[in-house]
Amino acid sequence: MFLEFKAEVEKVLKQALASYEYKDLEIVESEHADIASTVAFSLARSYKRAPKEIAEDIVNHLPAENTLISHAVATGPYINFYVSEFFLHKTLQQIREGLEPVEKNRGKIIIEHTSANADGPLHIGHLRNAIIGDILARVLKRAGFDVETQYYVNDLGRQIAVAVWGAGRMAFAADKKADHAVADVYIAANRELEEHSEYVNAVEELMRKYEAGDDATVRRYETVVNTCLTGVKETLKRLNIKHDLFVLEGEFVRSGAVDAVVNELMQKGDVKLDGTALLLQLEGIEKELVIKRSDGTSLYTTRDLAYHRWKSNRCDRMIDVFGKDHELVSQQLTKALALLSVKSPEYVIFAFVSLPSGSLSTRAGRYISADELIEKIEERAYEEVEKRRDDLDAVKKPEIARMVGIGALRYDMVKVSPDKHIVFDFDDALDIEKKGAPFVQYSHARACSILRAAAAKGVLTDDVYDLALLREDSELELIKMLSKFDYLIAGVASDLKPHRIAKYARELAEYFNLFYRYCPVLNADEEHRKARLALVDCARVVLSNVLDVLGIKAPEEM
RNA sequence: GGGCCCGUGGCUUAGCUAGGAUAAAGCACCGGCCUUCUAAGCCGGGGAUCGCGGGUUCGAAUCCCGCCGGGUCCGCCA
Repeated sequence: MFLEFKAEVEKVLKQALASYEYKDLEIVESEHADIASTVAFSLARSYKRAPKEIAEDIVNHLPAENTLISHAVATGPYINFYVSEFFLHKTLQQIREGLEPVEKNRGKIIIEHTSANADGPLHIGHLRNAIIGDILARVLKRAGFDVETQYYVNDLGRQIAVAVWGAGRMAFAADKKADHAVADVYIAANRELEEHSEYVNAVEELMRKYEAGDDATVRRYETVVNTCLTGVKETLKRLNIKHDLFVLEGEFVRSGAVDAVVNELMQKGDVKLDGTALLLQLEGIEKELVIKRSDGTSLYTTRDLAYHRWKSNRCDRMIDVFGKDHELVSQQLTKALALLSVKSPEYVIFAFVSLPSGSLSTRAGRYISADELIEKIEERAYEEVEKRRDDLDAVKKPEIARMVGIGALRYDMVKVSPDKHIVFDFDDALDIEKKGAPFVQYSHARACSILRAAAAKGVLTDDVYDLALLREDSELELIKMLSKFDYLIAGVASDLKPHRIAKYARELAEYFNLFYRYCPVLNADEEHRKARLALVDCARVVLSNVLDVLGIKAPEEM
């Protein structure tokens, strides 16, 4: 609803500024008003008048009657706008009718995220990728896009060849989760290769045979990749993350799509021969990009070109969630795709997660697996539930612990800007009390609790109510906060900054808690009770929606 | 060496793209609030030369230049 308020402010401000020349309306969010404009400052310069005077003049030229705006005031040089009663009313009404996207059918977006190598379990670094990607997918869906999520499976890299080679020498441990069993073999194989360089040839032969499509080799690869992915999918499921499609790199080599890309680049790009290898010179990038190895096999970047060309034909926009290490690659990708007349993907690049002891590495066995973290955080959450809610039964306790644990984990990973490097601290990650997610979940549970008690008393929440009775600051502020949900979704859908959702969720919960503290609902007189119950219901709906966007479950009690 | 990113109370961060009103939160610390809808909550308090130095501007955490500290990339790896 806030989007519509802002649109109206823009409209009337433009009218009031008809006699002025201005570049921008300079509409800003402000703590002194529901929305404000600072345009008087810049007009002051060109018109050589005091900003205060100009602000007053503009306010005098605003239309007297508006729908969503109650009034506007010039406070010194600032022009402050305030929402109307009708705005508050419409906000609650819209929420009760269901939070539908303002715009629909905005086109198809394919978002690629996670895409961890199939050589072991997901670790905490992959988690950041997966959670950012998953939340963006949820935001874009709500913003009215048709979204498909893809996991790009690297089955052609040297890493996988090493794992396949290792699997030929030792079996996967049967008593371990599949992806962990693959990691054990992969780590052991790496160690062996370091000690015995004569085995390296065997690995390279596997790579050549796989690309050539040798049946027996393909089957060996498939076993390793599928084994690992089975485990990875289990982990993702626990985190409430689902991919619509798993796409194997190898398919693009065997279908001839990679060769087609190489041939086309030879015609359209600045390609030169270095021995038998092919190098592509890209504009603005000093280093040439190798598009074909001397031995004729393909490289990651070339396969990625074929993958993106394929994707581009299936959607209107492509979004790739990448770690910071892929930044140069993404620039090369964009430039090479331009040569092929393929639209560029949009990149969401996040800085790394490292351990206090240094960077993460599956090969060196230096990582914390997502499974281990999930396990421990759910245990911690369970202890917390036991401590606080001993009255709950044996089914509910672990259920709530799972919601709280996973919620805390997801919230933690998304709350900081993707630009920020994270040094992972296990103790800190497990400190449930400090987390943002339980705070938001708790507010939701409180709202549900009031509604349950009301239902038990036979008070219906869809009773007709008089909005004019909601006059307390905490009530008005809460409604305004609720109105900003659509504004937030629209904003994040365009700037792709998912941490803003986490911030909003926390603030919304805070406003609800204040309302809860200052405005008794069930013990209020009948008319106030009806109006406040409607507000509680709206708060519950938005809290549950914002949690859903974060991929966090909203418990009805905790 | 070059490119990109980060540097905000003791700790973790928001704000920076489009410069504006006393720099905003959480954690930690100190002090209050459970006979009223869940205290995973609420209220109050102390604590910041926004890395450093210049510049632009009526106005800079925000824009520009330089420096310092951290991260990351610069593979016929992925």
